[in-house]
Amino acid sequence: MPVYILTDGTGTRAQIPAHLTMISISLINTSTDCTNKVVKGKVIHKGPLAKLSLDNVVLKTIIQEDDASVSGSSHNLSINVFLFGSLAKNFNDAVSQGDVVMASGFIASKSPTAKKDNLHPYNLILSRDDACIYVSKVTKTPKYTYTRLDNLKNESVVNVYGVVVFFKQPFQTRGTDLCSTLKITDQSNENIGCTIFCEKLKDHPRIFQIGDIVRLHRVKAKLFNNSITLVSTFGFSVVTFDGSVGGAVQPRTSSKSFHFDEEDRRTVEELRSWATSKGLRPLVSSTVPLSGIQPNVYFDLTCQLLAKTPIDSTCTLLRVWDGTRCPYTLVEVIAEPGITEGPTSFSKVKESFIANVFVYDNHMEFAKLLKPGDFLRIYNLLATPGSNKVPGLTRSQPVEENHLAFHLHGGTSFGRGIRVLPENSLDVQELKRVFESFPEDPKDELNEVWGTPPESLDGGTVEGSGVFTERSCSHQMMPVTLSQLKQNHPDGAYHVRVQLRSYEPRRLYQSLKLFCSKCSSIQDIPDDESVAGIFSEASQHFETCWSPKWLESRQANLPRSQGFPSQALDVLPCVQLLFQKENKDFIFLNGSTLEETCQFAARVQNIVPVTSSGGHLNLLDLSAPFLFRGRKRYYGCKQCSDAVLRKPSFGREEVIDEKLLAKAFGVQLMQFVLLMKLELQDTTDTLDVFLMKHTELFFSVSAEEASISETAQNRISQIMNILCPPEGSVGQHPWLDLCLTAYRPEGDEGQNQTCYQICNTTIFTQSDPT
DNA sequence: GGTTAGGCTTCG
Repeated sequence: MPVYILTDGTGTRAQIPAHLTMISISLINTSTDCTNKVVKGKVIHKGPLAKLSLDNVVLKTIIQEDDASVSGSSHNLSINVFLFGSLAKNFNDAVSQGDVVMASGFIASKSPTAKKDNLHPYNLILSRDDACIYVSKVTKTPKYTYTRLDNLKNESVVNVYGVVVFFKQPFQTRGTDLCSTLKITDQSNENIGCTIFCEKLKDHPRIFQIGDIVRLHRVKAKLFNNSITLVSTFGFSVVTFDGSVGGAVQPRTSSKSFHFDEEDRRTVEELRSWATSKGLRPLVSSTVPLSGIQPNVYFDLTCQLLAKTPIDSTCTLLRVWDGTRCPYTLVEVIAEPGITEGPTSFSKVKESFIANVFVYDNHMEFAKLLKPGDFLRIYNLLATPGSNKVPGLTRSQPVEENHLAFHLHGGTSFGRGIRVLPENSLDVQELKRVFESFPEDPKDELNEVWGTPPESLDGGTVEGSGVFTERSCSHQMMPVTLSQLKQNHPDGAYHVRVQLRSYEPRRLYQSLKLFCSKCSSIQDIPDDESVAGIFSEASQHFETCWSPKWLESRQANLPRSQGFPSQALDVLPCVQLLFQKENKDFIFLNGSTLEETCQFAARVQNIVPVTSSGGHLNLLDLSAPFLFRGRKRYYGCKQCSDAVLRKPSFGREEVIDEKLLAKAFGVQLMQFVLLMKLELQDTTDTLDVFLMKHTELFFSVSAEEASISETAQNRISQIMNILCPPEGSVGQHPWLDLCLTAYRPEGDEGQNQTCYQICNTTIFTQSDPT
């Protein structure tokens, strides 16, 4: 008494034994010869397994014949079926409501409940040994097939997948519907325009950016202007997916039931990686925060609507913010209380973050549907100076010609339009996070100060905070947000607009390092204590020794500290220099302490400390400076130097300096560098970056100067104090325009880690001459 | 099972 599962899922009789003949349920009665007969019906009810005795169970089910499958009588198509014993158990396990079953080996018996249940007057009893059930498992939705975009035949209705390379948000047509225009592509590299007509917005594709992936069902291929286009047709539906590789495959659709299986997931993921490898997804989205906008450059804005005011018959004002402040002065607008949705005034601080967006013509219809609090993406927005060109209610301002207003002009060119973003989108969550941490107290004096808009508009970056930056790179790029940067991080240059959150080391001397340009090693500058140790070790071994002919030995009898014999110091000028009367410029010093060397250094321009061992003069260990020039000390790289005391040769006109001497003694000179790690933030994310190659440009201070000059050190400390004051919240830190370079550190194969450096950027303070 | 639009910047 088995239950067979049929594999083709269609419920045809191809898989049941040939000796069985199909009989319509409507023809069942007690006089029917049920031998070798089979009935077919859909399970419309499946009762529980009920115990009859210790070793027998019964299960009642109702099956209904599809009247289209049988010609003739159309009544009594639903019949009670009673299954016994193991057949009942197997049926219970294997069959679900909705499955189509075929039954054989039954007998018919009069139904005592026919009047009550209004079903077939007979029941089917399956208790015999030859009783058998064949099950066609229900396939819930039909399987869709998808046509590649290079395989579209004119006038055919197809289903397709594609990567969006162009899109317009739905706009009202002259007809009854809204229209979405998009262009999609797939691995065939065909670009296919799609036109989608639907009356309701919710039925349109939910595309937010280039690179999103759409699945269109029931679109018709039509030839237009010699190109195949796709147009929505009866029963059209669409599902949209984000296009980022590795992200969750989350279908965006309004339909409550739609087919989506493992194969769909795979298709989406394949399109994602294909599109990414083809560079179809823009590395940097066209979305720009208010802090990064540039006048007269079109951009997309992700923001929250705060208030809405009708201006005139062609224009509506949307007051929006995204938690960043636009560096340019914006037009002021008085919102009339009576006609405004949302607040008509905000704290002075918040006001300084608000952009006034004028929305014209066809977009007003959409604006009508918006509510304060909505999160929006406004596509193809333009900021233009000149408040005299702003319609309606602008307040007179002293320098209003330069003040920016945002315009969403009429028309739908370049995808111009507005879209409400769903609450669960990442962009909205980021905005919410920023708004939550936003200082709300309007009496916060500091905020008032930072809220003061800058007065200048001349191209560069300006802030009211006492510092501003200038980029010296030649890149013409829109700034990106840190989250965009982190999502797409190929090597290269980027512009960002950020605040400094923290930095290390906090003490300047810890950021001063020695760098070997040959082996790229970076090391700390030895502290005075360890250098003094090397000198005192060397001076204790002092012996007057044979010196080469090119040196003249002159014993110096200085009063010595620390109980050293007073004669134990050898000043060794070069003979050549003695004759040139330039002996003050360069001496070797044998047996001196660090302290004495520094005293000499105040009077002699170049001092190379030496030590004597085995009757020979040698350079000191390279852990100590190999040269003193005034207050500056120069070090050699231990790894890359092959240091030997040799006779240096001086050209007559040659200046004796660290480079010449390093070369003469085979010392690989180390450079002073300033190395800092800065934690940046904007409204979207934080990012650790290094200040390394261009630190000197950044501070306008040389690292070598910083190693000795208090003025240079103070400048760096002052700048860091302005960028990241020890007191106050990070939100009050000044905004900086920076050029960053992203790169993979050498020797980091396989780690796939990206590092960032600040490059081509200089900080100016208000006291700097400009 | 029908019309609309059929990318390629407003002009305020």
